[in-house]
Amino acid sequence: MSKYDFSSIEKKWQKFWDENQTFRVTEDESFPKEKRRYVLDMFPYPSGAGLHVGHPEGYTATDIYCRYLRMNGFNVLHPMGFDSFGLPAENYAIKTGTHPKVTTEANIERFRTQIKRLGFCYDWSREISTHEEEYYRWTQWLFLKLFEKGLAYESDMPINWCPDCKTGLANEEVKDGFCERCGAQVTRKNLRQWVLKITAYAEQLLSGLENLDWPESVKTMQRNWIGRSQGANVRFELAQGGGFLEVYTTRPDTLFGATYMVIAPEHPLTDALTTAPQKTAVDDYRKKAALKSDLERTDLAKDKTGVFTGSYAVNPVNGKEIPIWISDYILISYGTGAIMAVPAHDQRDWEFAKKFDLPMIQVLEGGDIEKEAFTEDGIHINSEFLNGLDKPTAIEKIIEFLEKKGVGERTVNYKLRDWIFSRQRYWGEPIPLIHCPHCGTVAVPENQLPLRLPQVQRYEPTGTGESPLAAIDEWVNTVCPKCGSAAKRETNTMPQWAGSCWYYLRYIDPHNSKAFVDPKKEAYWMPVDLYVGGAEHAVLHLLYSRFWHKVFYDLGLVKDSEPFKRLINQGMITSFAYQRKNKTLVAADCVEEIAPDTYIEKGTGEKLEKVIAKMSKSLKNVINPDDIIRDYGADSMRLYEMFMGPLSVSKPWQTEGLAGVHRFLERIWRIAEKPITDAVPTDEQLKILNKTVKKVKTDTENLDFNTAIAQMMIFVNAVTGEETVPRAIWEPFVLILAPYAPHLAEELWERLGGKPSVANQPYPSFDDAYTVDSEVTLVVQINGKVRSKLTVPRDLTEEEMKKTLAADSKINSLTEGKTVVKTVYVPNRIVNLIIK
RNA sequence: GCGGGAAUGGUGAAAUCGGCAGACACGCCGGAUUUAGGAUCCGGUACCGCGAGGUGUAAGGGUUCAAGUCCCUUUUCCCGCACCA
Repeated sequence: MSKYDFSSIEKKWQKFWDENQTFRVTEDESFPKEKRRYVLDMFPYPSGAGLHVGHPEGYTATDIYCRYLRMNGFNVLHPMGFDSFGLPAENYAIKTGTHPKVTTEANIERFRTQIKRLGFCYDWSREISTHEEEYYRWTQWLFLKLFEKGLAYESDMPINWCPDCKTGLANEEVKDGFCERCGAQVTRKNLRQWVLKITAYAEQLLSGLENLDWPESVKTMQRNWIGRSQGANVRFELAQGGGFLEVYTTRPDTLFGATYMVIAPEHPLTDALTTAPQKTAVDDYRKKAALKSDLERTDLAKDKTGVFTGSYAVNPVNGKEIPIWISDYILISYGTGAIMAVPAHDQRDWEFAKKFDLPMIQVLEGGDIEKEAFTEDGIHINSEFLNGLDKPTAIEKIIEFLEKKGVGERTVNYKLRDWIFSRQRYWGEPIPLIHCPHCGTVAVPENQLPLRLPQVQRYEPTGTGESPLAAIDEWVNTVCPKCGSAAKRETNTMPQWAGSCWYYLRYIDPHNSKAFVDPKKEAYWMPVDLYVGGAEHAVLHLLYSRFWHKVFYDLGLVKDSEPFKRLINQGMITSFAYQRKNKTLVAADCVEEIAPDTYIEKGTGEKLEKVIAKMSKSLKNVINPDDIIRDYGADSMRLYEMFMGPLSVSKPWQTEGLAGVHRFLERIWRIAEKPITDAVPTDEQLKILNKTVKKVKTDTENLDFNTAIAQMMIFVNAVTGEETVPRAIWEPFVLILAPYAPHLAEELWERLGGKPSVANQPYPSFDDAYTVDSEVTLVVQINGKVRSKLTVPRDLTEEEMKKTLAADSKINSLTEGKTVVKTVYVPNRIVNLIIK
């Protein structure tokens, strides 16, 4: 009896798939459109740490699904590649002087090896990496399409600046005021930037979400991020004359309650509005505001601050003059950077008014404005022609009034900001633009793409807001493609997200040197039918790539307005950690288990609580996939990650649980060692087989892999005691196992005399004659409590059921002397007798 | 504060429509086999109770013949956003 030698089995079949290009896919037109699928994984950033156990979770899920689809006659595009531009490689280069390309390509090599060890059915002939010239050539080309369409513009603006990464960041890359990547506190810095006009697509990005089969949470996050709001712009005439101060408000109906105005410290009218006696105070305030970090400025707990400009504006509805203040609770980046303050009905204005003793006018009935602002709906008062109206009606009426008077109009605002697209770093796509003193900004001609990243001596960011590329004179100095005069290259690079904005299109036609994708092939595969990846990209990659795709759509480059039809976020794989009383965590190697489930900290002896925590190097609870594959095999690893629980929830890793699925595979191996006979299977065997095929098929289709595996275990437990196994039940089982444990299944298929690959075999069918039992358990309840369980023929009529019950001594003894007042009968499930 | 999601044994979890709560595993207990077991096979394992039986899906209330599932209130946890006028 041979041992389940997973290690050599897995090597053997991985070699076979590679050499035979088993998973090579072409645009075979004989597959009708409904038999084509594009199943995509989020490609990894090839970090120096190697593959994490979180990667294989999503990859295994899509792999099982793709193998299943292939066996069911689908043509499936399932590619893999690498998102290979990015900061870690560059930071490593700064430390060691090794070129990022060298590090990155070594990491890619390692990632590819690790991924291949898991036996995924990727078509490796389509592999791409975003840092390769043949790839970023088209990233640059697509950027130029945006540029030509007027969607890329240069702007000198205060942006998020990470002092550690020494580069500007997009709003989406700032988390709670800290750099998403390195954790340093983000400051503001005025910098010349390339910005993409994502706001031009705000409405489309919002409405496009409607028809996407995406998790509600991701859609909601994108909706909130886009942040559409409806209101009105209102212009207040300056009392001093010479112009207007325009504000945005969602509550124009409260205009009669406006008792002062506030502008952001960065507002362009600040100087014009500041009167001589107020100048020192205003300048002081502005200086202080500029020094504050975003975190300090947006700290909700802090007191409102502000300063009076000395100027007044005229309320257009009643001619009253109201003072104009400056405060940093007004953001220059939203609306018009100025507001009308209605302290009676807005909590922030209320706090400001209380602090500076400004008047309040209540214009809605309700609440107690002495205690807090009343922000709900109500009947308008003190509002002349709005009196007696509710909020929606009053809003309509006041907008009509403002528009007629020409001092305001209905306005829609978005929180979404344009996308700051340049990075002052080396390891990214050079922005293919040239600054000419005569012609302005000129695109690098298409035939000069790719604009290659030049070699540099130092990767160190300058920190002055210039990229390391700026130091290479021979690269920077060039000639204008239009007029031929001396000109300078743009030295900023693109952000990490650029390459991932369109990689799913390149997989379709990865070696095309004439176009970024052949439109025929694009039409064949797109859109992506299923996209699986982590939730962390909800407002980053997933928003950016939708934006680019919509631009491509408008340019006629692609045929769909959305790239990803269905999205699933895999849950995070967590681990356990040990927690002290004060909620701090202890690294795993400092913990001792003194009794089952009782843990103490070595040294201090403090009792610790076992809790679920993210895997982290510092907690020493990181699981390395290589170790797992070495000790248990890739099939065990795959199966365990799918068996842990539903794909989309986060689950803690337990190596003992993995031993369980490994035992399951060993049991399969031992069954295969028994004589496989041509005997006719028993009815019982046919029943369990057909039920298993049915359950595994539907569960796999629905991506419910955990319950599919449970069903396969039930099958194996049922046949494991047999001396011999009929081929007629074993062969179909091997086939349904194949998507889950492909290496073992190939081996068993070969032993059955099948021709490899098992991946090309048709999926087994099932016969409902065997999946439906002729006898069922009928639960008998009396007054809602289970009192008996009877085995009865299927689809028993109510008459027959009553006869059966009448013959049952237990039921009789319980109902004796009582009246059955009601009988609820659900055939094949339950009967409930209500007795008195 | 706003928005999204969740809460089921010692653990991971399962439970089409409202119809036997805890499938399948892990762990634990017992048995068989074995020189041995961290191997294998068989059995047990929600809780209370010797038992009949009772209780039980975060807490409380409701609808229903029947609720983990539907409705209301509350609590806790995770995630996202947050002075967005």
